Amino acid sequence: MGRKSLKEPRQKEIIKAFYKIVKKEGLENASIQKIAESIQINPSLIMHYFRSREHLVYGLVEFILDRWLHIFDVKDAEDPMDELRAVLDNVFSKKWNSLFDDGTSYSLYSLAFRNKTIRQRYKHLLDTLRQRLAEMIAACNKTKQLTVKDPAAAADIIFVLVDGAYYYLSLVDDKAEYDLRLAVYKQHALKVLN
Amino acid sequence: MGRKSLKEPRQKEIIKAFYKIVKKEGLENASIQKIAESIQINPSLIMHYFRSREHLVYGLVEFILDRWLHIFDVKDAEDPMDELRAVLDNVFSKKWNSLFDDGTSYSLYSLAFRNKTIRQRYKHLLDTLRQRLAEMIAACNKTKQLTVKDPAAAADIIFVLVDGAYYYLSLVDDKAEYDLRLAVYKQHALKVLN
DNA sequence: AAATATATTGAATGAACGTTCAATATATTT
DNA sequence: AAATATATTGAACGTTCATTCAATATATTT
Repeated sequence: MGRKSLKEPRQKEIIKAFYKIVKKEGLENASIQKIAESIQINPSLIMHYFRSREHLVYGLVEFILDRWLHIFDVKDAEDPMDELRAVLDNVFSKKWNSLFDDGTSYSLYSLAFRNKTIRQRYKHLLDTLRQRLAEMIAACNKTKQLTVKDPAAAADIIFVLVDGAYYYLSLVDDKAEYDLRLAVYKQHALKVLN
Repeated sequence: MGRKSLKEPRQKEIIKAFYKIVKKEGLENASIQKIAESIQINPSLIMHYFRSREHLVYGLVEFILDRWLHIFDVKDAEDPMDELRAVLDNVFSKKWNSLFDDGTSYSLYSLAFRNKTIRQRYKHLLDTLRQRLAEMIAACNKTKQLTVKDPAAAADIIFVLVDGAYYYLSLVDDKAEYDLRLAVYKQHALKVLN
């Protein structure tokens, strides 16, 4: 009995508004009041759906971490090598920048060092990413299209390259230089597979 | 005439206190008042030496960025190869963790995406690091101890590996696993030089 | 229509924030 | 000792913050 719960859609709406403000003004300047104002609701409503600002941040972390998994969103192909190539294309491409705001990413990541919950979430995600890539490499081994001795180690190095690549690239303004470097880093990642 | 300026030592003292609080409580929770309290001075004194909190943050950025250059602090050797090895030892070693607090590093880095001054400082530093490493590699080429075709590209990749390595490693709690992975990443960096 | 669970508002709280300004203290020079 | 530049304090400012609580509104069920 009683009114239907709007919890899920409202929470998502609030988190998206939160994210928008974090992108523009930074995590430390994204206040409950600003979020409420931006979607024209009462600040108390945010406290109603998230118990505290801390939990709101948890929501944003979940929202961002879920996006990482989108790099595995590729067409199902019969050839596992095609799928692997598509994933690497996703990782070393502009899709990245459309998925992630760099400032937000590093802000949230920095929280992992003072907050156990966030730390565990991040660790789990990074491990999941590596594991899924390793499985794809192993699948290519099975079809003899690749002969990678240690798929897990290879996947690990590739993600190290990815993380390191974007750390520097996020400061590169020149588009041509950006593309060139990204291509070089991708080449290096591919070399790991041979 | 008049009293001698204490500007430099006082500023450094304040920045160090700032850093200490940032490490423990996070950049967003490190307030002027807390800093002042921790070294038992008046908050106004901090405003006297830094015009605003913004400038205080700039000071911390400089402080942290300067530390990076310490990875090149190695014994002068006649053999350039020895020096290069020593630098790589520094980069892939525990020295890293004594120099940098990960949470602070990523917090400050995230500011680069909303603040042009900080962005330029970071870009300049990362380029300087790469350039200096490239010079060391070139020196080894000259003595025929190395035959790296493109020292700049090699230095770039090595730092990509470093940045990416610590991104993941900073979440690894198990000491043995940490050491093992670090060794693997170092091996990969060395491979770039052959 | 009465009951009820959830949605939403609005006012109020106290705490903490960065910043200001004038006043005082302390060195150093003339 | 007078002059002066810098160091340091202390009080006060208005603003913004997260959070609380009670009150009201709106669906949905019985």
